[in-house]
Amino acid sequence: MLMVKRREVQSSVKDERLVEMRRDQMIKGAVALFKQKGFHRTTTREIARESGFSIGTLYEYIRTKEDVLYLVCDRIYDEVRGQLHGMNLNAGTVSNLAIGIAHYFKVVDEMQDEVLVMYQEAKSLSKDALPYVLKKELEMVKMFETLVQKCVEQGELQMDEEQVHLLAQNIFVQGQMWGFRRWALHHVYTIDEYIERQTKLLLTGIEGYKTAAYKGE
Amino acid sequence: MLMVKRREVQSSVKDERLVEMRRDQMIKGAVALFKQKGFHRTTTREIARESGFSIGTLYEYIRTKEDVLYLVCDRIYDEVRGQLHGMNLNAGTVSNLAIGIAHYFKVVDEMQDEVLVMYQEAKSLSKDALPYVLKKELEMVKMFETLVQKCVEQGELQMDEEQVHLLAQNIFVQGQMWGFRRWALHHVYTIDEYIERQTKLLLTGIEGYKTAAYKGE
Amino acid sequence: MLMVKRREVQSSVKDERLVEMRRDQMIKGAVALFKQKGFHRTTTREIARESGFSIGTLYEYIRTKEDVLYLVCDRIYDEVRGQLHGMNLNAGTVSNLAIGIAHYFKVVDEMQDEVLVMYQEAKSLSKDALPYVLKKELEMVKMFETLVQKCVEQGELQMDEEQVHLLAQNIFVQGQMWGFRRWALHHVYTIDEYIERQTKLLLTGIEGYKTAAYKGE
Amino acid sequence: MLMVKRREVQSSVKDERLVEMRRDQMIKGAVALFKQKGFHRTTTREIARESGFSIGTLYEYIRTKEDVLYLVCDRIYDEVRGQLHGMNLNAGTVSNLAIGIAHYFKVVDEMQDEVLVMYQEAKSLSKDALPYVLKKELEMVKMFETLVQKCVEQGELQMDEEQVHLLAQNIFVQGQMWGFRRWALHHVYTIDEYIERQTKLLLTGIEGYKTAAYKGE
DNA sequence: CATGAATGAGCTTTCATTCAT
DNA sequence: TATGAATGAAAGCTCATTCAT
Repeated sequence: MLMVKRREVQSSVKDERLVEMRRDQMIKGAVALFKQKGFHRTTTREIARESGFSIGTLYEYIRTKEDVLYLVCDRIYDEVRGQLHGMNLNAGTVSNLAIGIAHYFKVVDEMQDEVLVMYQEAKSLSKDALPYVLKKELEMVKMFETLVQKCVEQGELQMDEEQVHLLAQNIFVQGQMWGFRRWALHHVYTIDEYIERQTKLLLTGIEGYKTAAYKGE
Repeated sequence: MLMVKRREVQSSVKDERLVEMRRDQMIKGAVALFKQKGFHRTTTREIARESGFSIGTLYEYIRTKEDVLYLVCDRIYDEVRGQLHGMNLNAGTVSNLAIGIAHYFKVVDEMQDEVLVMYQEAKSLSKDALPYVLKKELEMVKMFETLVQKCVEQGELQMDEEQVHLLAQNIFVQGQMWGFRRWALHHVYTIDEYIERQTKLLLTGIEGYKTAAYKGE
Repeated sequence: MLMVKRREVQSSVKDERLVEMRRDQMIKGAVALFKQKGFHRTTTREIARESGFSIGTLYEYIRTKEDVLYLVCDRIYDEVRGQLHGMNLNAGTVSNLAIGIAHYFKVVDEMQDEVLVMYQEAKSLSKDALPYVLKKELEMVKMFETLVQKCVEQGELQMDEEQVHLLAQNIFVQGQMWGFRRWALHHVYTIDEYIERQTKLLLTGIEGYKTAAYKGE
Repeated sequence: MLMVKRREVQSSVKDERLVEMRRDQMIKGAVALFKQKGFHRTTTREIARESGFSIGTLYEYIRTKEDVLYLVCDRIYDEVRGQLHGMNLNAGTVSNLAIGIAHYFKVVDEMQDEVLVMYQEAKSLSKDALPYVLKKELEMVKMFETLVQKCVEQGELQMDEEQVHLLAQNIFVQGQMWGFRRWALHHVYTIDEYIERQTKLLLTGIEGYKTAAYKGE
């Protein structure tokens, strides 16, 4: 699995254990707030209070407010990726692919808030920090590409490389969609229904449609 | 076609012609700025300057900074919808659906900046203004639902209602995707390639995949 | 007379008259405060209040706190120089030189607070602004050099160039000394006594001392 | 020689040896920093780091940041005075006075940085600590007064008491001047030239000038 | 004695909004 | 209608100082 170098966020506290712990608190607090009011409407004081320490302490563990956003995005990616770790990328069967998709959608469902925050706020990262986050996203999309590619290699699917790439993008975005379009989806489907229907659409397209018709057009 | 009631933005200027004109300038200026720096990082002074009038004048035509965002989002939806107007929603053939999708994707491509702005900033609207914008979005999704539904009614496709709904969502989001994931897509596909490949995936799913296999699983 | 280019301090207010007026207030207020507590211990809010306007208004006329210090130093130099304008630099007589010195010392006495502030705080200017202030100081020293040089040219005094330079420095610093060493001088001399005695020392050295004695040593 | 009572700086450490040692480190570190950025722009953390111990330890040896400044000023005076110790204050000859002046100027030259720091930052001392430092300064000026006075008593010079006082002030300030007006002097004179020329001016005034002329005016 | 994490008062600066002209 | 000077609440961030370990 690709390893993405992490952008270091400076802390004036030396004890690594403590830094880890405080940042956990901070990220948790920040996610809760960003979810409600977004990054820009959340103040550093609020983040400190929600995290359970003072504004001074907050700034012992970061250098700028944007660092909090970066830490949040970074963490969320890591957790999503961690959750996806169990996926068997090598089987190369379609049913394995379906399982992978289902697993990913479930993860998104469980981490709805985090995914929403990351989705909506990541673009507020500076030109400096954004690439690190995008790289991680790319890496996740790559996991789906691999999953699909294996199926192609096993002869279970026939697609060219670019089609594989696009399919992976679609899977990834449709997972996120469950998080960022709740208002349009959650009152229509349960997560299981969503998984079932999206998988079907992804794999089979529109039932009853004759490929030839479109091709001939 | 559904008509969504527009949320009125108060202006202390009475001359409607003038209001229209000033708001045109304002929206144009604001889009240019939001595109670069986002809503929160753009100041009202900058919007006024970019629009070609003074800060005092800006506030003759709006009441709060958020009004500008609302006007921008509102306008973009109207324009996208306007552009989509030519689509024949009644034909009920798959090739007509494909044409509709292609048309929509083209519109998104041409209005990339606007779509990006709306996509990224709409969530900054207050709980007060958001519903108006979401309603417009819903309305657009509905257009695709109608398009698909006609095909079902004509017997060209077989799908239940919820599948139609989800497909419409997918079409809509995948269009926007071209705008908000430029960094991942634009260097891989031209808009025409994107249209061709997405349409294929949407309509036929993964080629060579035997429906039965998945169903049986 | 040399003209030193002034470093521009940006203001977002366009009306030059107003800028002039507000900066007058600001400089007056700032001098009063800097005199009491120094530049670093004075807050921008205090400067605003003392100047008679709000903190927001203060920042309409400057960009950073340091700008205030620069404006203060700049203004003081200009005023001292303005006051010195009357000095006849061309006469070339010793009595004219003595009058010049007396005049300068009087000016320092009248502008004691300002001179003190400038003397103590100028070094807090950034590397960016300092040269402008030093250039003005150099210019003032030059005035004394000219004054002395004329005497040399008229044959009233015999000194080489470097001696002239040093004498001018001494005159300048001893003038300031009256401002920045008040605690040591003001309870011993009146300004008139100070002028008389310093002039005597400057011009005649130590009375009764036989030059030969030192030279021979 | 006058003894000035030293203002005690509280330390919670009892071991006097240790206190002495730590304060030596502290003063050395602080001078280095104050020289670069001034007292106000230097943080206590920086002082601690530069001194080679932690912020906690720093505060074991002082009570407030200002204590550091006081210790620095105090130390510099002591060192300058220590260096001046060799001067024979009793000879009462003009050449001895000249030697004293030269010696003092040399000391200033060697301790440029310290003198500069003290000169620029002493005024930042609180109303509480300032008198102690000023008293030390007075004491140094007194040394020059004594030196001159002896010459008067020996009949080598004729001056009244106030003239003696002023001459001592001038000597003292002109020494410091070499430290605090480097930018104006150091590229024109070497320290030896400066000593020679200043001594000449101090002792003989302006050569070729007829006392009568000024007196008559 | 030494450490350094924690604190929060207080700083400089910004910017949406108002209102007299 | 148009202007732009004035406002001040509120933001991000710093840093002298304390105190538990």
